[in-house]
Formats: sequence, C-alpha cells, structure tokens
Amino acid sequence: MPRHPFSNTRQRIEEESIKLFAARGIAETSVRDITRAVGISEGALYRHFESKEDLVWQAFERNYVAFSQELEALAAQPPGAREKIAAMIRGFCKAHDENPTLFNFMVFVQHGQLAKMPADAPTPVRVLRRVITRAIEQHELPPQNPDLAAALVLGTVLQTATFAAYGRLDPKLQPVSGRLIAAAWAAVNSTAAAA
Amino acid sequence: MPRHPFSNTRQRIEEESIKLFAARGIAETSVRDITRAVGISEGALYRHFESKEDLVWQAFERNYVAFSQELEALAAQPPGAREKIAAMIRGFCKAHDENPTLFNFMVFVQHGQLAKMPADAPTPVRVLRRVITRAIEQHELPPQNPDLAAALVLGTVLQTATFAAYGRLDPKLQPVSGRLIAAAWAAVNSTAAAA
Amino acid sequence: MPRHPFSNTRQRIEEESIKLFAARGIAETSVRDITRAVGISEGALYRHFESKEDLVWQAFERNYVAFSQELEALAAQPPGAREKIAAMIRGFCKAHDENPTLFNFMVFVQHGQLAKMPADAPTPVRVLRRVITRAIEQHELPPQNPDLAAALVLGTVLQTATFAAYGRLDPKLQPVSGRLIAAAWAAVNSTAAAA
Amino acid sequence: MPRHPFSNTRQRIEEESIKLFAARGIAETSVRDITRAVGISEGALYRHFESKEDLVWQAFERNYVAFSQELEALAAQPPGAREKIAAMIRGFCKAHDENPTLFNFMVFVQHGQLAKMPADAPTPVRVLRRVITRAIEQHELPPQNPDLAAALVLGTVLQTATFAAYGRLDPKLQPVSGRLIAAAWAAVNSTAAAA
DNA sequence: GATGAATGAGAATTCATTCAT
DNA sequence: GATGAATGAATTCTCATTCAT
Repeated sequence: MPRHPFSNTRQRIEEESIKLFAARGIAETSVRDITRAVGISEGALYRHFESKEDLVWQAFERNYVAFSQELEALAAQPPGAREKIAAMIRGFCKAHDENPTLFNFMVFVQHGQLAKMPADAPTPVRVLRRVITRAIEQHELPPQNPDLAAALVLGTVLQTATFAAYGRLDPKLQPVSGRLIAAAWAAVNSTAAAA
Repeated sequence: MPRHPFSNTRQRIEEESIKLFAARGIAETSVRDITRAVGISEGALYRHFESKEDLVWQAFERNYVAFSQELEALAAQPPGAREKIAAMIRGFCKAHDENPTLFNFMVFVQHGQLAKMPADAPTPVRVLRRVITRAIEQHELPPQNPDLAAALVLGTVLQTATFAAYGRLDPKLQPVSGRLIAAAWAAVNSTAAAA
Repeated sequence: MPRHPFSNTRQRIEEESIKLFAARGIAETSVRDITRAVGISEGALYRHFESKEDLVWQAFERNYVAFSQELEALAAQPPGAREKIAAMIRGFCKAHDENPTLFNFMVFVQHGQLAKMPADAPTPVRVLRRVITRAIEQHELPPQNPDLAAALVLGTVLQTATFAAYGRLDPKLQPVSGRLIAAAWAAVNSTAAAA
Repeated sequence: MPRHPFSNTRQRIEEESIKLFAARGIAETSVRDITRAVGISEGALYRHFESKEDLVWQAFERNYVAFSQELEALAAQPPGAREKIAAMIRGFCKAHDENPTLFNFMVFVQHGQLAKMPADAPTPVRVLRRVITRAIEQHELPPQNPDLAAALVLGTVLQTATFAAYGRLDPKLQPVSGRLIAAAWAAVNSTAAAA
C-alpha cells in the first residue's frame, strides 16, 4: 500500500467513496461504483487499499480523528464550561458546513467504524463528556449524569444536521449556531420536572 | 423443517426481520438470514411478501403509522403546549422501552422508507411540528423557526435513545423522561445568544 | 387423474394453458399463471395432470390427433390429387380460423411434443406426404422428392399463418385458401430451373 | 479454469449460446449451460454482456443485420424480378448450409428479438417484400397482395429448412435451390382458383 | 502503478411439486 | 376435489477480490 506523495489517486478514491457512501450507504456502494467515479480500473483500488473494509475504515478514521482533535483543541482554549461547549458546537457547525457530505458520513453513515476506534482515542463524544464531567465537578453545571448531558448537547446539533440533510432546514448550520448553543446550555441546566 | 400449522408465519417473518435489520442493518441482512431465523425455507418468504423491499416496507409502515397515530392521540389530549410536548416525549420513551429493537428500526435503521410515506400521512415529525407551530401562534412559545424547534425536541429524545443503544446510558428511557421534557422545554424557550 | 365427466375444470385448464402457451411460450408460462387464469389453486392442477409436462402433452396430443384425423378424412374423400391437396389446405385454413390460438400452439409453439408422437400416428405431415407419394406414383404429379413436395405445400400454408399471426396479413386464412391452393399446386408441378 | 489469454471470450460465448439456443431454445438454456460450454465461470459472462437478454439480442442482431444486408446486396444486382428472387433464395440456401445452427437460431428460435429491430432496419422479409412490390408495379408479377406473395416465397424456403432440421430432408439446401426457385416463382405467378 | 477479465461465493427470486388440512 | 403454505433446486445476477499482462 504505497502512499506515494506525488499521487493523489488514493485521496481521490477516499473522496469519491465518502460521497457515494454518504449518498447511498456503504453496503449499497460497490467497489465498481467507486472506481468508476474515480476513473480508474477496479483492480487499481487494491493498490491503495487492502479491501473495501479497509477503505471504509481509512476514509473514516483519518477524518474522524482530525475532527475530534479539532474539537479537542477548540474545547481547550476558552476558560469556562459554557464557552467550551459553545466552541465545540461552533466546531460541529463549521465542520458540517465546510463539508456536509463528510460530516454526514462520519456521523450518520459510518457503520460500526466507531467500534473499531481504540478505547483511548479522542472522539467528539468523549471530548464532550470530559468537558461536561469537569464542569459538573467544578459546579459550573448542576449535578447530573454526564452521559445524559452529553446526549442533550449532541442531540441538539445532530438532529439539526439531520433536518438540514433532509431539506427540512437550511443547509447551513453556522447561522443558527448561536441558537443551538443557547438551547444546549439551557438543556443541560434544566432540572427534571415531575413526569 | 416443520410446518407449524397454527403459527402466523407472516408475523414471525416481520418480527425476526426487524430484529435483524435493527442489529445489522437492512442491506447487511439477507433473505437467507431471515428465513433461517424464522425456520422456513427461502422460497416460503415469497408466499408472504413480494420481495425483500416489500418486506422492509411492510415491517416499517404498519408500525410507523401506529406509532405516529399514538403520538397524535397523546398530543391531542392535554391543553397546553408544554403538556402536549411532554406527552409526546413520554410517548417516545414508552415506545422505546416497550420494544427498543422496533424503535431503533423505525427511527434509525429504516433506509429511505420514510420517503415512501404519502405526503399527508402523520409522522412523529409532522405531529411535533404542528404542535410547535400552534404553540408559537398562541404565544405559548417564543417566535422561532418551528422546524428548528422540532429538531431541538427530537434531538433530545433521539440522541438519548442512541446513547442507550450504544450502552452509554441506561437501556430504559422512561426513568429520565422528566429530565428530557425539562431539557426540551428549556431548549425551545431559549433565545439565541451572540455566536 | 380422474376424468370426471361432470367437471370441466380439466378442460378449462387445457384451454387456458393453450392460450398462455401460444401467447408467451411454454417455458415462459408458469403453473401459477395457468391456475390463476383458470381461477383455481396451484395444487388443484395436479388433480388433473401429473405434471406441467403432462399438461403440455395432453393439451397437444388430443388436439393434434383430432386435427390430423380431420385432415385424413378430408383427404380421403375427393378423387384426384389436386382435390385432395386442396381439401387439406382448406382444412388447415379452417382449423386456423376457427381457433388461431390452438393452431399456433399445435404448429409453432409445441416444443418437442411432436417427437413424442408414436411413429405410426397420423400427423398432418404424414397425411400430406402419403397423398403426394400416391399422386407421384399415379403420375398425377411429376416425379420428385415427396418430402420436398410436402414442404412446398406446407410452407405455403404455414408461412401465411405466420404472417397472419404477426399482423402482416389478414387474421383469416379461409378467404385466401383458393390462392394458397393454386400456389401450392403450381409449386409441386414446377420443374427445377438451372440454379 | 484456465484463463485463455489470446482467445476472444465474447465471441466464444456468442457462438456457444447460438448453438445451445438453436438446440434447446432460449428459455431452456441457462446462463450456467452457456458458461459451462465456454469453460468460464458464470460471473465472467457478465463482463461481456449486461444480461442474458442482452446476450440473446447481441447474438441475434449482428448476424441478422449481416444476413439481411447480404440479401439486400444479392437482390440489388440482377435486373429482372425473377433473377432477384432467385438470388435471394440462393442467398437463403447458402446462409443455411454455411451455418445451419445460426440460420435456425435467426429464423426459428429468436423469440421476440425481431420486435426489437428498429422499424427501418433491413430484414429479409422487408427486402423480399420490396422486391415483390416493385415487380408487381413493373408488371413483372401479376397484381396481388405483396405480403401474401412474400409469404409464398418465404414459406418455400423456410419449410424446406424446417424439414432439413428435422432430418426429413437432406441437410443441405443449396442442391435444391433450383427447385425452390422454380416453385416459388410458380407460386407467385399462380392465380387463385375457385375455392 | 494500472488494467480488466476471471473467479467463486452468495444475493434475490422463481418455480414445479408436495402435502397437511 | 380443493387449498395454499412450504420446499428445495435452479435461475439470473452482483460483488469483492485476484492476477496475468
């Protein structure tokens, strides 16, 4: 599997794969579909990836790790919990708007790739959870299950992204990131009412 | 291969299909997998469903419509907007807890089945959106994009369900429904801060 | 295989089969197609026929023998060779016009049924050949290969029937039977020119 | 399973297909039969043809067009109507004798392929019909329905080919082409007797 | 690096036939 | 006589992967 610095074929395979995976799903995309989109022969793909599974993984892993690290960096900068969470939500929106296809692939289409991540790798959920746990410890947030709190924040962003993908909302999330931050912050600060 | 004289084969096919679809995905589940799980031959399935696609649709449609109608009924009863939304969230949690597999299939696994629903059929999203639109008109909620508000409510519930499916949260949602209601209500009442 | 005299189910199966066989071909017609056309269950067909193959054979044999015998009778009556051949051609046209579907099934669609006929059974070709052989012996026709002569007569009728089936000619053959007789008689009386 | 590096697999598939189609019929020949005859795997066939239907069509179309064009060329050369028809009949006989299997496939076995030919493509029937129409206009033939006349000529040749295929006549048609020409010419010059 | 024919396993589906009711 | 679910083999076709060139 040579990573030839002067060949962008590998890169193009990954890009086209992500497009097709996001549009139709992984199982519904054949190696033939991919190689045809790239403009290479079927055999050529196997110069760059060991298998289709490997291709899926590579396409996922690199981008997912990069995204997670970016979120991590964003969360590291500001001082308070609210600002950390706000920065992460803005990071989600920015990633989405810059490449909705990649965003949807990473978040919605990847099938079981998440389970292959090493247990200590940074992921958006883990980064978010850590910020929230710390905030609860520091009394910046009321005491609560940090996983549930993470779900509330994440749900705010991801369901909005889903609606955008379905055409039910504007394709751009950044214009509503302020609202999403306010909503998420309100949610994690809410207290259970009597059911 | 016994011929079960008093068993409803069609029903059993649907049930096993939903289990397998929810566990592995639709494309990843073969007709063979299904019929093996049911204990019939592959050909026998086609006595009950015209095609795999038809089976997916039948398994989805009936349950989805029933769920949507239940939500609709729940939203019709109480007077205020907050109580309507609370009733719906409780409905989501109840449906999830009663049959998480079916819930996950309907909400997360169905692939493109939603697009086959007639435009006027009730769906959870449409019911929720209608309640929210009305509430905004009646000044029970601040003025806002009703689709975005619907995403905030839905995201609260569905991301929690996702975390439950991943084992990151308790498998039962009903115990936290009060918290989800509070969070959703806080979210739709929040106001965008400066981004 | 009861041939119940008061049941016409068997008869209806044969009739619908012939229609379907003629329209689509034997291999292209399934038992299900047939039973649906008749309005009975799939299993019921096997009360009347041992197998699909048996059904094809039964549907062919009875009609083919009847047709052959009719031709034989027609050829027996008139005295001269020309009149015998004319009677047979008229018989072909009449059989065609009375039931084109049956005619096409017997002549064009039956696949290998002919080979199952016992070697001494009367068939249109054998009847025709015998008439011609006799005619040559009696010097009513010039000396020639009787099989080739039979082909010339038969080709005249059958190709016309083919064109009728394709809509290239009128669906009725009887109006042109006079012409067909003249053509066939001219053909068997022709002498090979230098090739 | 050897990979024949210098053999034209596509060509061999077509050839074996035609043999099998002519021997058993199209529906009665499975893809498996074909690929076994060729000595390749089933999947390999689909590298060369999109589907079995496509294979049938390709096998038919190319040969049929070639044959039709040859007939057209043969009919174009000689001056008189009789010579044109004679040339065509000789063309039929030559095509038959050179490759009876292909001839039978094109003429008798093809099922519905004819209907796929574009309306303006040359076919043997159209060529023959045109020659006859012209001959009638030029008073080289008595006035008559040109389609019926075409049937008379065609029937002469094709029924002879049928008898040859059934072993009822010599497998070679060219030796009797003179007789066929005389018979066909006599037929189209005959006048309807009283029926 | 690249090609594309070939493989072999497996996919969905059809179908003649059987059989408990 | 009739039903129709069930069978099991066969059919067409797809697909990830290999490999000679």
